[in-house]
Amino acid sequence: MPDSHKTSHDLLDGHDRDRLRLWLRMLVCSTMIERELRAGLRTEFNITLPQFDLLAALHDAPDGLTMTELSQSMMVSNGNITGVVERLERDGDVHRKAKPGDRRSSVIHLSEQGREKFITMAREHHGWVADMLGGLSDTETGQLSDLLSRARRSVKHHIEERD
Amino acid sequence: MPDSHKTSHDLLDGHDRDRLRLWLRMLVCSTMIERELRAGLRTEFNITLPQFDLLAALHDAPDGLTMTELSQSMMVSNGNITGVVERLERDGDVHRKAKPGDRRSSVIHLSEQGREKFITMAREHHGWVADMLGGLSDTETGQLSDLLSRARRSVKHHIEERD
DNA sequence: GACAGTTATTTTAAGCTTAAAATATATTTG
DNA sequence: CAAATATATTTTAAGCTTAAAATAACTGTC
Repeated sequence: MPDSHKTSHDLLDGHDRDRLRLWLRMLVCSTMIERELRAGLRTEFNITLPQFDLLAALHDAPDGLTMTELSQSMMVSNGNITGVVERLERDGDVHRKAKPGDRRSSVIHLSEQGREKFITMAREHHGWVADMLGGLSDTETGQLSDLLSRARRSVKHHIEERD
Repeated sequence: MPDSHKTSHDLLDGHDRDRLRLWLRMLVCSTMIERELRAGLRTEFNITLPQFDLLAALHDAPDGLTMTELSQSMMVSNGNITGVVERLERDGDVHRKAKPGDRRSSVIHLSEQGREKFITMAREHHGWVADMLGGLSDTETGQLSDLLSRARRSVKHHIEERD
């Protein structure tokens, strides 16, 4: 049988194939959830998921965060944050304050409007997540959470070892 | 304690909080894997993940796929596919053929170059996935796969019910 | 205090993504 | 057959994403 009549999974032995299948399932699952959250935030609140995530990071940091701290917390590149903060500032949801003692940095804070908006949105957002995963029992939720934590450790370990 | 001193998780009851934590873990895990795959494909083969995914879809469909079939298979919008196919065609990895009997559609095929390139890349790609998840035992891999499948059903069910 | 190296942020170029509008072609229906 | 409707695709506008280059400001060290 020539390669062209195989599925790309057939290039693997059994164990690898199981792990590839696991990855594909994780991807499908998180893609579905993310798409739904994105759609909900857009239609209900006219906001994007990255903007919501940035507000969440600020909400959990009452003293504000610098651009670099934001980029680390959100696991995205530093150049990325610039644009997202710009749009949130334009909409009046965040403020930039000069950082005393370092003229390179500024500290980003939630505005009062942004804080109120976020609390309303977060309640809905968290509810959507709970509803989507509501078909899992408490036991299954715990097991899945635990296994994902192990998976994260495996991935992290492998990545750090290659450096 | 005012809302501003709470984390947004505190807006939830216990069960909802567990499911939110589950979602955050899934997101972190899939984001880490995806970033690593993206980086590998870029540095080793100078190709993007969406382009790789599109080649994979074509590889598993020897008779080619229309733009609409591609967009469904990849779970992205139809307008999206246009650009990805354009760039792959520019690089000589895919061809478009007129679809007999329907002048609106064209069918996208892998070129010979694209097919060879994909097989090489897929081997590496699948190996990276297996390595990253190699810290999980076979049993854990199976359990996680199974639980993700249940999670997918829960999400899908909830989404379809709201329509 | 000048120079070298480091850190914080923005800019740039390329590509991805979506929803909505626009085109073009097919199909159905009166 | 003509009009209405549906389908396949592309275009558009807005925003996200990255890596790499460019700025700007800080922190040594000589």
